[in-house]
Amino acid sequence: MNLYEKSPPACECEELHSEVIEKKRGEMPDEELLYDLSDFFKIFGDSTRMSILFAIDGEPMCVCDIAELLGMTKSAVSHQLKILRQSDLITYRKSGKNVFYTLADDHVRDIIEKALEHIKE
Amino acid sequence: MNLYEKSPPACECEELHSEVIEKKRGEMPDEELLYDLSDFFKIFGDSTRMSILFAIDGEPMCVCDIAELLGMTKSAVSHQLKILRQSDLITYRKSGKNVFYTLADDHVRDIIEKALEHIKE
DNA sequence: CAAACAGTTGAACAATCGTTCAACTGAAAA
DNA sequence: TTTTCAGTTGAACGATTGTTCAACTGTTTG
Repeated sequence: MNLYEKSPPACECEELHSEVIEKKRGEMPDEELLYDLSDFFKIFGDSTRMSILFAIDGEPMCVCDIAELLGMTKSAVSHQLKILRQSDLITYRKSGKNVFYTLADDHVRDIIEKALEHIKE
Repeated sequence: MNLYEKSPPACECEELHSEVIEKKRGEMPDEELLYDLSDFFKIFGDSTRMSILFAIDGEPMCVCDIAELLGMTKSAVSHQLKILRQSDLITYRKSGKNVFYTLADDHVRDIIEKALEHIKE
């Protein structure tokens, strides 16, 4: 299924600006890229995950400590850590019974910084 | 309600690293900022909204044209445009029966650019 | 080896979210 | 003024998502 190849009737409009539509049609990114992009942002779109990212910034933290800091259960934290792990936003290091998590790289900080710029206006 | 002021028991752990927890507790951002941040990213976390942002980048488009381009109903597009409007990500200009939407500023492009950097790795 | 504990996992539930549908508003054309 | 059409809106529905709960893995300690 392709969103842009004028598939279904969908819009019953009289198509006032078909030149614009055709021009834009050629400029739209691949559908897969749109999914990748929105999936990426979806990770940041939850306040729990956002607080975990802030928590493990700088110094690594184990699951129990994160749970205690945020007032959550280990299970809930672990579920969210899994999502963050699968998105390559965080890394972990096992040490005995503990697992220490921290930010994967500076990308996360950069992106949050950009968002803060927009919010503070 | 404050997430960080060691409110409920929540985590039944033996608190191995309470020094770390106390240190982080002092460094965590306001709860409200976390909500603002995650709410902001939530906007980008939907492929429909993402495709609308790409569509109205550069040249303004009216609702019907966007609907036609993306193969959606006017109603669905309008609902999403409302969300984007309320987040100050887009602006609109009325012209007769049409309403033309476009990106509000360069922040949107900047943030998507940063996300692309991370994805392409 | 057995007990204790950090962490993970899957199912179930409630809440949130996007789309559809139908009714509506308002501007332009007849 | 009446009709037409672009766009908006609220309610309802289905899908997705985050948390809870209970069971589980694996490492350490007794």
